[in-house]
Amino acid sequence: MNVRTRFAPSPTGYLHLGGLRTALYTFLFAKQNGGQFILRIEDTDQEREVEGAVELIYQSLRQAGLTYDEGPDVGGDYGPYIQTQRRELYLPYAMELVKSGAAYPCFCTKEELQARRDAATEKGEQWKYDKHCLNIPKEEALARMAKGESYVIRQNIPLTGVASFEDALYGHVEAPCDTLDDNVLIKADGLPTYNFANVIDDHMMGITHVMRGTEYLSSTPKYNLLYEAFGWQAPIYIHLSPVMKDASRKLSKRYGDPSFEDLLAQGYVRDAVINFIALLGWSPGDEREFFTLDELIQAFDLKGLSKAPAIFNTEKLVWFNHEYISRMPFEDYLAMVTPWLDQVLAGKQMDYRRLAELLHTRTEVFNRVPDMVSFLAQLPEYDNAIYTHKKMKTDADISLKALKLSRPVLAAMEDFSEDAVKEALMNLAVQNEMKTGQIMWPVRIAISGLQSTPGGTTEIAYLLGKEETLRRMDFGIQKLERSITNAGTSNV
RNA sequence: GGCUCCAUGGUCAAGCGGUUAAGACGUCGCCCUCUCAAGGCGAAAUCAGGGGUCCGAUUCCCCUUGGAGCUACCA
Repeated sequence: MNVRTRFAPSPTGYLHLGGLRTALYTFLFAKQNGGQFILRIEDTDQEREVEGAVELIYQSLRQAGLTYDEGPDVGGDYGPYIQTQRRELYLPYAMELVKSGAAYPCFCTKEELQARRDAATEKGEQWKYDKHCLNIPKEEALARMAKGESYVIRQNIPLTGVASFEDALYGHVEAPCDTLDDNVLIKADGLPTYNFANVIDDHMMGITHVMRGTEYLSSTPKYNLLYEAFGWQAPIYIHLSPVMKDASRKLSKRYGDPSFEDLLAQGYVRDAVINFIALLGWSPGDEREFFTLDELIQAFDLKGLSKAPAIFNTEKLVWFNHEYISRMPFEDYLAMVTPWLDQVLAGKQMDYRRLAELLHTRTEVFNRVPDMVSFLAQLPEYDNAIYTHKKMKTDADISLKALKLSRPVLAAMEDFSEDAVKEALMNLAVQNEMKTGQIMWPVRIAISGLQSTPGGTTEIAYLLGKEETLRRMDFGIQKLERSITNAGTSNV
């Protein structure tokens, strides 16, 4: 069988992570089977359409590496791939159903329906379309349509029996017909609803496997009724559980949950996001967890799909991102980190290459880089308390001593390289019978103002350069002297 | 409310009648170390509850509970 799958988003905004995952799985399945992956735009709800959203979808899929074989902007033999451009295709099919009795025109206005719905709700009853217009003789109905009266076409769901389908993941799913509503197939504006368009288009486009979210699970039995009415073979269905933000909330645009684009902008790398997303709701069955897109195509298997919703866990994404960043070639890293360094270091004289070396394995997400290096641009305000460190065996007095000893040594150096600085400070410790840390820690605090920094004392000293290093040490010495003096007087 | 679906640690999850119930993230120790990170070693932590079926249930069935989806001229 030539497998054909499709990703069919509505252009209502950016592509969110759940949508991206659906697209990914759909793509993987098609590619694994040597089939086609198709993009179709479902824009039949004109009111919800967001301008520019279609382009955003193209862009996201491209950035994600999910290239589609057919679609609005790449063409194909089954076009058009935008539903509004197919609008005239649907009515004839609907009329075919009207003819056979599987559907019927309805002239009830929205207001009338609302009134009846409200009345039912008031009585505490559940409302479902009452088949009011099914009673209109077909000739009369056709005549009213021809006259130009506004109408919709509804699916005629049987009053009894059950509708069902087989899902590749969920198995047999069925629903009693009497709980199903006579859905609108063709709206008053002539456009089809999703309920109808998905069936017509999937059939016309030769889609063999439909992968989509579980929000369609309970309405798919109805779609199968349509396939049966047409005498068409229904595709194989694979419904996908949703991606959740937490236990009870789906990831959604509405609450500002990040889109794929947002994540990239924040400094997550593409492959890490894809890798992470792939494993959210799918397991390869073995212990591998790093996959390229090609490896995913090989490894993907419907059997590994999870039926339960998966919670989007940022910590794991961060971990993946860190791993991907650490593993990327240094030159690539340097190129990627440079704009983030520029945010706080632009204009400074700074060895970006050396700084990037220090940052490379410490970068979890690029947007955290500016905060990590801003101390190089400007010495942060700090409390003398951080000079005291139990493991380093330092306190204010020792720190002051260390700074005073180090200052002239560093000042006298011509070669201010890391190695030279390191050797000088280590020797100083030995000569004064101090622990290495008793020199290193105070100096690093003085020149960084931070308890933890990317790189140690010598790297920071080198990056700052001799002049700035000495200036910060002088400041540190004064700061320490002041507080020690104050402490002394107040104790007397 | 009705209908549909789901349920293994905090999170992602393996498991598919007999296991010491994998692994990963995270958390917590220890080691390494001029800080942090990385790295090494180790630890705590899961079968929602109750009934069945069976020699034997995490695994099969039912109920309860919890969660999600649908219930639009939205998708």
